Parts: sequence; C-alpha cells; structure tokens
Amino acid sequence: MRILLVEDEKHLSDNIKKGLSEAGFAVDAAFDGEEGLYLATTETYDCIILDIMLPKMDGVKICETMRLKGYKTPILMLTAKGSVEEVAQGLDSGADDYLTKPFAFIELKSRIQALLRRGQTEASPVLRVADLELDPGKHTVSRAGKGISLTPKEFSILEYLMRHRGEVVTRTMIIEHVWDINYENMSNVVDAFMATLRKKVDKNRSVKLIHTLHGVGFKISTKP
Amino acid sequence: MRILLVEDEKHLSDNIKKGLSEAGFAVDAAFDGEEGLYLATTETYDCIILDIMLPKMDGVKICETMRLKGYKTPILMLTAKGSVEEVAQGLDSGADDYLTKPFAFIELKSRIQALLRRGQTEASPVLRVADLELDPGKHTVSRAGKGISLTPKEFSILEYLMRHRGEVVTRTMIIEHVWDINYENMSNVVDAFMATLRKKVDKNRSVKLIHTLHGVGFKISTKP
DNA sequence: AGACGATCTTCATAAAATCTTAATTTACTC
DNA sequence: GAGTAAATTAAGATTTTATGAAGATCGTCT
Repeated sequence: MRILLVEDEKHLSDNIKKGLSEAGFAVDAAFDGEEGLYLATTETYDCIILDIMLPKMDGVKICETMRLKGYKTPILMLTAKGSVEEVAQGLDSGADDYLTKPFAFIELKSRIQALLRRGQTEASPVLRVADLELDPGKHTVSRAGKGISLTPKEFSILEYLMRHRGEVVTRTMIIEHVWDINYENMSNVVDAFMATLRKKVDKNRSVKLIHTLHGVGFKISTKP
Repeated sequence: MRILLVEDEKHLSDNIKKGLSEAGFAVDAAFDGEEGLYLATTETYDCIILDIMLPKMDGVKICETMRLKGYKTPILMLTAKGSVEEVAQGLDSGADDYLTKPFAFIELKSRIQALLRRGQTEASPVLRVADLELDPGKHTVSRAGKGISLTPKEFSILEYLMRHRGEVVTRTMIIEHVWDINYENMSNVVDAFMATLRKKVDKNRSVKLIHTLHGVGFKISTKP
C-alpha cells in the first residue's frame, strides 16, 4: 500500500511518515501544494493525506483539481481544530474523510485503513437520507428502490444537500457550489431547481425530505 | 451581528449583502469612502469590510483614520488580485485581515467569522442556557431536546440574547444589532417579537428563561 | 451547417410566511 | 391610584417562496 503525505510542517510530517512506515505502508512526502499535486497526478497511490493549509496551493484546491481530473484515490484531509468551514470545504471538494489537528497517530492509522477498506468493497460511499439514496460514483439516485433520473445540475444540488443533511444550506452556498464563483446571481435559479427536485423526489410521497427554512435556505432531512 | 460593508461596485456589494444577510448578519452598505468612514465612526459594528479602491477616500485612509481615533473594530480589506502593494499598505494601516478579489463567498464568510471569534471568548459553536440550545451553524433551536422553529428575526434576537446571557440587553441594543441602519423605529417591534419568542420558548414551561427588567430591557437566564 | 432534444435560465404570478404597526389590556413604580 | 412601561393581539403591509411556462443555450447527430 502506497500513501502520499502532503504536509508542510517538517516535524509532523516526519512523525507521520515514521509511524506509517512501521505499519507497513510505503510513504512519499511532499512539503507544499504544487509538489503534492504533481506527485498525486504522476504517481499512483492507494491513499492521499492532505493538509489544508499549505504553501503554494492549499489542500482544498489540490483535492478539487484531482476530482475534476477524474482521480478517485481516497483522500483524507487534515484540518485545523474547530474550523467547521475547513471541514465543509474539504468534504465538499471531494475528500473522503477528515481529521482535526491535533490527533492521535492511532486515529490517523485507523482512518486510513477504513478508507482503504472502503475502496475495495464499495467504490464510493452512498449518501442516504431515509429511503433516498444517491451514489456519487455511479451517478444514480433512487427513492424506495425506484430509480430517479436527474439532470446534471439537479444531481449536483441534491448531492450537495445530502452531504449536508440535517443542516441548513443557503441559496448562496448552493450557487457557489454548483455554479462557479463569478456567477452573478440575482435570479431565482435555485428556487426553480428546488421545484423540479421536489417534483422528482418528494411528489406523491407522504414523507417529504426537502424542507424550506423561510428566510434562510433549504435542508434535507426526515424531520422538518 | 452587525456588519458595515464599504464597496463601490453596486453589483458586488448587493451580492455580498445578500449572502451575509442569509447568514444572519445585519448589513449596512456604504458606496464611497466618506460615507463609509462616517458610518464607521457614528454607528457601532461588529466587523467592517473595506474595499481599498473607493471614490472620495480609499480604504487604507479610512482604516488609518479609525485606528488613529482608537476604534478597535475588526477590519477586513478587499484588495485587487496580485497587488502586493495594496496588501502591505492595508495590513500596515491596521486592517486585521485581507482577501483578494475575486473570492468565493464562503471564503469571505469564514474570514469574517474568524475575526468575530477572535474578538470574543472563543465562541463555542452551540449556545446554551439551561435546557435551551441554539446552534448558529445549523440554524436550529431546541428546548429540552424538542426542536423549536423560529423566523429569521426571532432567531437573531434570541441569538443576541443568548450571546449576552445573564446580562441586560436594552431595546436599543437589540434594534441596533438585528436591524440595519435604514430602520427608523419608534414602535414596539422588539416587544412584539419578545411576545412571540416567549410564546415559543417559555410558554407552558415551569422555568421561564426570558425576563423583563422594567425600565431597562431584557435578559435571558435561569434566574430572574 | 442545421435541426433536434435536453437542459438551463428567466420571468410572471400566485401563495405563503414574516414583519410591522397600532390599539388594547395588563403590570409595575412611586 | 395615577402615570408609565410592557405584554398581547390581530390586521394590514411587505417580503419571500413556489411553480409553470416561455425563451435561451448547449450538445449531439445527421
């Protein structure tokens, strides 16, 4: 098993590398974002550990770029303590798991093993809310076992909602995620898509999953 | 939480204001430097967002003036991309952080939250008074584990009260934090909202949490 | 290139929820 | 008990959201 570690704090990097090597992994270390991305895309790894705060290019950017290019390698992000934003950004950019610093080494090891295991059995984690399932890998959605066909934007919005299940998601968050940063939004695109999503996901169902929080945004969950 | 935004590009300003409002902030917008400085020194804000390039008076000048007069309000500067000069000048003049355009809104939001957090006593993510809980992130409130649904204004007021738990909060303080400057209030809005808040939070409970201090204001705590 | 179909975006309007005001009742202070 | 201050309500004003349909855009295929 080969692992890439992208971490700029020399001391921490050395420690992790030592520990993982002892556990039988082959570890490559990169010390800045550019080097990390270069290695990640030119070599083959079974898992990548990415610090978020990095010189030259941050971890989120690396992760996004890789997913954009189609790399499915499991990615574990290291985030600063207490930064909910970082965690959200990280998972959003396509990371499979995260760990907040500081952490116990054994914790890191077990997360990595979980990721590697997951990679073997099921290619990608399926998102689930009640009887609604979304498989990011296969790009399929189903409710109560029956397939639902969604357009790309619809899929992307639903995926985003499901990755934040139970939490409020504002229109701006959705816009920034599904469209690009420079999209000048003064319209009601999001609302229009919510309407079509509802039609496909919730219509004729006794239990509604998509809820509006007036004045705030939307939320997907079993309870309003 | 009240924020002043000084930005002359109408479109960008509107977008930022919209996003921050969604996130529960009260936002005042100024469109040139003089207006910005005037508001910054006559009103009270929890954070100020300053564009550097502005008509009449640039952001650096505003920042310098404020620090000279002793204002400690956290300031976030917006600079043009790649202008190292601007960044240096900005931080030099007393700004607390900067962001280069263009930026993702989530980035701006997280910077602001970081600044606000820094100022306070490391705000815990969930606010709690007795069995009443408010989660600013998830935008949820519950008492004794049972969810309570609040409108945006109700939520804002309750959050403000809870951030000052045990302290007296006057009507003026509430008005200034929850509404923005264009609100000319001589009515009893606050009282009206306190009534609905009480109905949702305290009704049918043996322990009341919202208390009136006659002639002064309100307070949230277990003891009157 | 042109035509078709699918998807995305905007617009208009109806419906719902929230906010504000004002009038009335109740409580507090001296 | 008089005079304020606060609580409570209900109705009207305003804002926000839902939704269907028309127009624009994109990609694919011939």
